[in-house]
Amino acid sequence: MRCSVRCGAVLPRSFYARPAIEVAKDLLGKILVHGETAGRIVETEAYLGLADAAAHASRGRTPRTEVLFGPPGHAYVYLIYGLYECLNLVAEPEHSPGCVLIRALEPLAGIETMRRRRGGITRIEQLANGPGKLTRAMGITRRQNGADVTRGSLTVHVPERAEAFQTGVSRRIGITRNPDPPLRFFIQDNSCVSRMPRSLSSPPAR
DNA sequence: CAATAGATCATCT
DNA sequence: GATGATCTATTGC
Repeated sequence: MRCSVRCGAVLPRSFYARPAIEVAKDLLGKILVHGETAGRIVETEAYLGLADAAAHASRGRTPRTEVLFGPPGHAYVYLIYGLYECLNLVAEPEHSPGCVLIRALEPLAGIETMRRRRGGITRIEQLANGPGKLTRAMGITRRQNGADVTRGSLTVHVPERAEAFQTGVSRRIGITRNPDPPLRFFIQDNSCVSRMPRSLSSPPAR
C-alpha cells in the first residue's frame, strides 16, 4: 500500500532540469511521498550554486556537494547543526549545482507515524513546518542522499486535484550573509508554513 | 509574544 | 578548531 494519498504522475526529470528559482516556485502544491508518509509542499527555498554565497555548492565541488553537480531530480540530504537533516532536490542540468530546499509540508498521509517520529507532537501544523522537522516526520535521512526522486521510495507527484493558491515570496530564513535576495517561496496563508514573515503577513484587518 | 541558550557533529579551513 | 540552509525549552517583558 503505497501512496495512500490522492496523487497523480511522478514529476519527470525534465521538471527539475530548469533554473532553481522556477523549480522552487513550481514545487509548491506538489506531493512529497516517502514510504507510507506523504505531504503537500508548502514552502521552498532556491539555492543558486556557484554565484550564491549562501549555497553549499558556492565553494566548489567537495565530497559533500558532489550530488549537487550531478543530474537533476536527485535528493541532496545533509546534516545541519549536528542534529537535523535537510532535504534538497537537485535542479538545473548536470554540472550546474542549483537546488531547492524543501522547508515545510502539509501532512497528508501517515500522520500517526509522523506523530510517533516527532515525539508526540499532536498538532498537524507542527509536524512538518520546518526543514529539520519534515525530514524527521517522514523518516528521511542521509541514507536518501543521492536518491533518484523520479523513481523509488522517495518521490514527488502532481496532486490529483490541484488546489488554487497564491505564492508568497521573502528572503531566505537562517541566512546570515547579507544582502540575501528573495528566494523563499511559500503558499500564502497556509498554516503549515514555517514562519510567515512580518513584512508579508497581513495585519489583522480592523 | 519575543529573545536566547544549548544541544551536537560533519564538513572544511 | 570554527562553523552552520535548525529546533526546543526556557526566560524575560
